[in-house]
Formats: sequence, structure tokens, C-alpha cells
Amino acid sequence: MVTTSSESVVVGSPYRADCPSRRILDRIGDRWTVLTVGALGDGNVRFSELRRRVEGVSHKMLTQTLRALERDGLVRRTVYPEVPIRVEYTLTEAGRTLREPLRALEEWSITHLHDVSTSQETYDRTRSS
Amino acid sequence: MVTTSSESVVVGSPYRADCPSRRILDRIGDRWTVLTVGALGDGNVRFSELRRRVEGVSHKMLTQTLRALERDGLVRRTVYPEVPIRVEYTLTEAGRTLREPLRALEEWSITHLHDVSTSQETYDRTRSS
DNA sequence: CGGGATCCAAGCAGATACTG
DNA sequence: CAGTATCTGCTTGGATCCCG
Repeated sequence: MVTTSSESVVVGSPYRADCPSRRILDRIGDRWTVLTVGALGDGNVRFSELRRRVEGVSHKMLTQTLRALERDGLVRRTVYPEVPIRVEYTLTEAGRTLREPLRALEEWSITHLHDVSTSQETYDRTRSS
Repeated sequence: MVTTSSESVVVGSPYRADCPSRRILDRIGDRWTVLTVGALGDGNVRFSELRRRVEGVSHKMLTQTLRALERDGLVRRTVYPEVPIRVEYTLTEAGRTLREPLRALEEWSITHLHDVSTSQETYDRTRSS
């Protein structure tokens, strides 16, 4: 449990349960969030197009993810009342700044893909059988 | 950095469901993984100490996270057969390289903490009641 | 002390159906 | 086309007990 002392909480310690930056980490660390932000790129992207780009995402999950991102102020939603209706999503300024750290993570993944796989295989072989 | 061919990214397209880098992203993007890697820092850290540092993590989750990290080759586990037993965890070389991108994410969170909260409040106010 | 195994509740995510 | 709502299965994760 959190000891509620009168001591003021230091901002930069996400290991504390009460640190709000943890909530942010949870949000942006979400699987579909990472992929959606990446898929948005620079331009305005329609919902259906986004759905095609982020392979495997369900209708529901994409909607939820976009709502959350919009609520966080990272994505702007524009509705064109045409028939049929057209809705486009685009990253806000804040949203764009998020792309850097995410891309860094992505690059790390790609760089260490092979090593990690190898390590996993070794680990599994020395454990099973 | 992955060499891209012409316009579209070849290897680095985690939006495809079959791309293995997605699995990595899922793993390292995990809530406890991020916090655990951060909590490990530079030194050798005991299980119980780790549990204390990563506030809120359950016994089970910490174990699972550490197992996964060990399997990925990002964490080394050392057992000292004393009484009582002592087990220390430390980041491997590969594990240390992961800290940079994760720290970038963490910093982003801290930097944008206020903006995101404000945006959320505004969003909620204009929707409910 | 570290950690595996089990049980069970709660939250998450997919499928489906319906609206503007 | 974009989005909401509901229903439901399934995964997740916490609590607990036991073992080395």
C-alpha cells in the first residue's frame, strides 16, 4: 500500500503506484495505440483506411483506441457530413512528438529481433524435454 | 536502421499481422516490463528488492515478467544457494540497450503529463452532463 | 527467500446487430 | 461509412498454498 506521507511526490518516479505518469505509460504502451499512431503517419487517414493499415485490429478496438487518443489530445477527429459519411484522423502536434520515442522502440525491436528469437529458442530448448 | 527499398518500408512494417517485430513490441510494451527494466538500473537487484521498487506489482506478475525477460535474453538471473536463498537479477548488454528507448518514452510521459490531463478533462466535460 | 501451481474474479476483446 | 451497444468467451492477474 501507498504510505500517504506529507512528503510531496516527486514527478519522475514511475515506479511509485501513485505516479500519474504510469497511467500515461499504460495508455501509450498499449498494443493498438502504438500501431495506430504509427499508421496515422503525417496525413489525414480515414477510419476504413486505418483499419486496413493496422492489420488485425477489430472495428471495436480501433474505435476505442482512437477515442482514447482523441481524449488525450493526441489525435484530431474531423467529420465530413457527406453521404456516405467520411471521418478523418490526424495526429495533433502533441501526437507527432510521440512518434519519436515510439519509433525508437520500433527500431529497437527490429534491431534485436534476431537476438531475442535466438535467445528464446535456446531458453526453451534447455528447459523443455 | 533498416534499409528501405523505394517508398514503402520492407522489414519494418509492424502493421502487418505476421510481422514478428509486433510480438516484440507487445512484450516490451508491457506495463510491468517497462517498469522492471527501469527498476533494474545498473546493478544486481534481488527479487524482494525489485518487488519493493516496482510498487504495485504482484509476486506472480514480477516472476512472469522476469522469466519473460530472461527468456528474451534481456535479463540475467543469478542464484546464490545460501540459506535463505538469494537471487539477483541484472540487465544483459542487450537489456541495457533497451533502456534508452524506454527512457525516451518515460520522459515523453512526464513532459506531456499536464497537457494530456488537461485534454482529458476538457474532453470529458464537453461530453458528459 | 524465491517461485511454481491452482483457483477464481474481473476486465478485455471479438462477433453481431442496429443507427445516422 | 462510421460508430454504438450488447452479449459472451477468454485471457489476465490477484490471492493463496505449498515446496526447495
